[in-house]
Amino acid sequence: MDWNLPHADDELVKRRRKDEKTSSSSGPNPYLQNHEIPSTFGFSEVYGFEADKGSLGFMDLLGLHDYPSAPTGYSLFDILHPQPPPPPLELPAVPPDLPPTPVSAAPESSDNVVMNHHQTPITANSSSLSPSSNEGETIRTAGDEEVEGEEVSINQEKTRKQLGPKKKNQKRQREPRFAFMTKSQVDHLDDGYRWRKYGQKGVKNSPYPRSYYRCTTAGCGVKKRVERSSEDPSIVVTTYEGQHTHLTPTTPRGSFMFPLETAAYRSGHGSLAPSPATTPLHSPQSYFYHHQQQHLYSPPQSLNIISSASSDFLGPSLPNSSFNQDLRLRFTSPPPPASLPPLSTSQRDDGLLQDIVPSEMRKEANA
DNA sequence: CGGATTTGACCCGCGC
DNA sequence: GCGCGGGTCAAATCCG
Repeated sequence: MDWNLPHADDELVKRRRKDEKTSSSSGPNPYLQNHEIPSTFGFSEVYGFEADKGSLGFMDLLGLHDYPSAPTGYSLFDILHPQPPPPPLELPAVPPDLPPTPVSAAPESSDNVVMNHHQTPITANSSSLSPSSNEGETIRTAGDEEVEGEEVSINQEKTRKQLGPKKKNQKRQREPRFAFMTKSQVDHLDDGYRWRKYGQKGVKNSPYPRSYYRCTTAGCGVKKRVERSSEDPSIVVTTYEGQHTHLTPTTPRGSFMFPLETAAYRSGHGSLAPSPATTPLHSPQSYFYHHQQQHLYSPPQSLNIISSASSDFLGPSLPNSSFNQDLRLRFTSPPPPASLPPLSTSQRDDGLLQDIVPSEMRKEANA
């Protein structure tokens, strides 16, 4: 690797970086305005929920924290992807601690998009959900090739660059992805897991960069990308890729464990392992329409959810459940912050957003 | 001092 | 084949 350091400019660099950081926390940097977020002004308020003072996690905001913390908790993912029981030990990538408002259809059948129509920024460090998970060995399948590839490069002291192309003929397979939009000033939403940022790239046609994070837990290859909508900077698009193979490192206050099956995030591969104790109990299907086309879920007005999941991503509808009902209950009360019109595919190129979020939706979300 | 972040370079897939 | 853009790597740097 040719890393030519600007020796003479080190100081300048440092200064520059410091300045950037400084400004990011208080400056007008449109991309980094995640600080100073009124934790009290949150989703809860907006949607009429009783907010827990301080930082609230997604689940907290959902007002579901009093759900039984079953041995096997469930993440939003579970909710979104209720499916037939998969093999144990597969954890769903956990969504951020914000109410999801599903969105558009993802280009890749395995991509799910959820739009969080929520105005509130929550504290960046708000601990939130406790995803469901079961510790143990991970059973990976089909969609895990990418992870393998990474491990390969890691194990081999040399980088790919040095070694040359890997798996030439093997088209690199991506893990199923799940994306959702969140209206928040916080860029990196705390979902209870620990992430390490490993890259940042500018996004074509967008003034905002896209950040790449990887779960810091050893053996967990879950990644997530975070970027802001170029049209509406207040909207953060988070895309999860892969499944956690562990429990959340943090056991946030009010952590919420969905009594749902952990099948979540079982993507179209249907290969993702399910969690043990995961008996499909509830299904918020009514909140998440799935299909190949975009679906607009209008109902819980305060929480417009649109899922773009492919039919095989989301499992078949499961029997209604108290959970489901509860959700509905909680989400329907307050008036819709913004009603979302039927979605239609956008042709605009907005980087990742383009892939997962219809421009109209983005616009609306901004309303 | 160790973990997290930054950031330019490199790899790779895809469209033309 | 080439260029572009997304994604990843890893040394340097920051920070608690």
